Amino acid sequence: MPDEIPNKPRPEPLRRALIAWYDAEKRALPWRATRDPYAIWLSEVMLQQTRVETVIPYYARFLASYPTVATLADAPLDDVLTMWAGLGYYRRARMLHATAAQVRDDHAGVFPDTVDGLRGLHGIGPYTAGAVASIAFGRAAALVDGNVVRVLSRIFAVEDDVRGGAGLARIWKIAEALVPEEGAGTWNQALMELGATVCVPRDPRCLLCPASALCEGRARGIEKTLPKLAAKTKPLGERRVALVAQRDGQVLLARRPEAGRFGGMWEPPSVEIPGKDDPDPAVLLEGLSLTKSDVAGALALAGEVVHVLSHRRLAVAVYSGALSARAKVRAPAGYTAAELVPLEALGKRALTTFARKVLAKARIGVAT
DNA sequence: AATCCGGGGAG
DNA sequence: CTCCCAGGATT
Repeated sequence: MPDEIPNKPRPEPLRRALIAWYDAEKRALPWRATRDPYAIWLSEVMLQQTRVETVIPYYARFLASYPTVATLADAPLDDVLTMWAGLGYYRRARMLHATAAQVRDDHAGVFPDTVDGLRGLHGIGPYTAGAVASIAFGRAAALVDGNVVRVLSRIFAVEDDVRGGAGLARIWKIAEALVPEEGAGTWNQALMELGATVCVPRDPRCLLCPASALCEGRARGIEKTLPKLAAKTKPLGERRVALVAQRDGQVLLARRPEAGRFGGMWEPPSVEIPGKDDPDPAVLLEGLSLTKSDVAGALALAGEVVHVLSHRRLAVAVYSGALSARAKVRAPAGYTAAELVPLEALGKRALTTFARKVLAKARIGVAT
């Protein structure tokens, strides 16, 4: 039976090589200029499944508006979602807000400083707990993200499927065996930095890698075949019809339930089209619990929007029209609220990128 | 263990 | 077009 943890390379030379490289080559990222646990936690949540370049402007705006965990906890959720709009995975923003209140109410406003303590907070899983514990608090905690999976599977020539299960557990074991007692935060960031800038997914830049001489994957000539990742399932098609209804320079927006896709975000309301039916304005109104008298005149087909999510490919026929003067503004079926929003105020609303695409199809731009 | 949950950049 | 990104929650 093979060892669970490969014995090559040895930890000490690898740590020395990577940390020396990191000290010399690391990027100057905003969250590397602070040791405030709140700021580091915020950056780590924003960085979940999200690229560094995407996060940077959001991080700056967010910290400017909510400089402390207390200011975030006291803010209305809708404002937090507005600040998050466009970043995706909106549950992160809801949990961020909930955790801020949790820190205020259950932890006297002070972040837990251990992995176990951090794991008790909303939206903090194995990765984020290890990141905050090591980077903000100097704890000797390991972490595994997509970068670490790639770097360690190559350096230790791990040929298992590391998407999950035993293969991923093996990467965690290696990461835990490598974490130094002192400087764990620096070590973890060095590992991730290498994956982000040198040990990249396609065509790794081994000639620039401080660990190339120690890399077992490269020694075996299999570095480009790693990591081995089971294929993901393709997004399922979903057909919808959306309504962009205007009245007096305002547009009807509805708020989605907080659970599920786009939770808590605002959008022109839409309904799913079952089966292979054609997009139909009558089905649209009925699905939203509206009547013909809610609309002045006929609805016009403005076009189709295609928007791809992790597990769904949305194809939406967009109808535009005028909301009648006597139509009452109330939450359509499937939504929790509705409002008529002035067109010039759309930039200050919690709109998903999908919602912006639907509005754009009806020739409504969102000034930012 | 499988699914759900955004959006965008790179090749 | 495909892949994947400083993942976590839910079932």
